Amino acid sequence: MDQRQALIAFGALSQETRLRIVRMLVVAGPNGMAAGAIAEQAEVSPSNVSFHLKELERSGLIAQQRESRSIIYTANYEALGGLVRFLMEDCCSGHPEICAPAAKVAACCSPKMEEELQ
Amino acid sequence: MDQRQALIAFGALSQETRLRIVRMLVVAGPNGMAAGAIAEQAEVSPSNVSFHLKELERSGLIAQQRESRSIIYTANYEALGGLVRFLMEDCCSGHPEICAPAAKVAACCSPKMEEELQ
DNA sequence: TCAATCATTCAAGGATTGTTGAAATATGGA
DNA sequence: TCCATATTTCAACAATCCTTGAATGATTGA
Repeated sequence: MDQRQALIAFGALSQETRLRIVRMLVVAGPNGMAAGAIAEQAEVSPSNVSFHLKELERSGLIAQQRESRSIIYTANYEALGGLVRFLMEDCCSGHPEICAPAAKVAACCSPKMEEELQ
Repeated sequence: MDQRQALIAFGALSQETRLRIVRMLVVAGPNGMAAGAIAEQAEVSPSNVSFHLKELERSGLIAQQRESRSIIYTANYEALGGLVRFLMEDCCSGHPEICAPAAKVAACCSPKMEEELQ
């Protein structure tokens, strides 16, 4: 994730509807959700959800693929991880203490790490 | 860091000048930088830097304090860490694999953790 | 008090972003 | 082919954000 992409991704996440969509897609997992289902759950109009999905796709945080009549959107885990990493590297490079609290959260992904931080 | 603050913080970081300022302040450390010095290093006008500093302060990512004629700005490490955490918790809750790459970066803050991840 | 310095505020204008509803496109089944 | 479904695109308008330069406010030293 380079700075240009990070700027776009931060902008993408700075809008309430879009943040909600990303959260929904992360929870939905690899199967993703159809545009219509996203619109319904997010309680916005089809054309409005389309507008926001386009912006999210531009940011790289989500991806789309057609499946019959529906268009299925999925969270891009790699991009999301890349954004976390971008933010942490900025911070850690200057002052590691910023990352310390975040490290605790990261620990959930690595059982051995979790012991380490007790 | 609640969602409302996160939205504002993402918006704050989605602008090139502001992202540059945050990076400068993180590197500057606890001593911070005066508004004039920030303007000079970021190559923007005083009134423009003031506009962006205000937005960053509203987001909670930086703080100010007057020192004689200067106003000194410093990065708010806690808020930055909180934002990283917000992003990670969103991700991890759904799918831990997102955090795995970020965990590697987090490791820099904990030598023991670093071994663990070789 | 006066002038100099450092910074913010304000108003105006341009640029970008978000919302809406109508029209267009793509797909699959009758 | 014709229709229904799923979604996007478009144009218009509103709202927000960014930039600029001039005016204002705060602090210090002469």
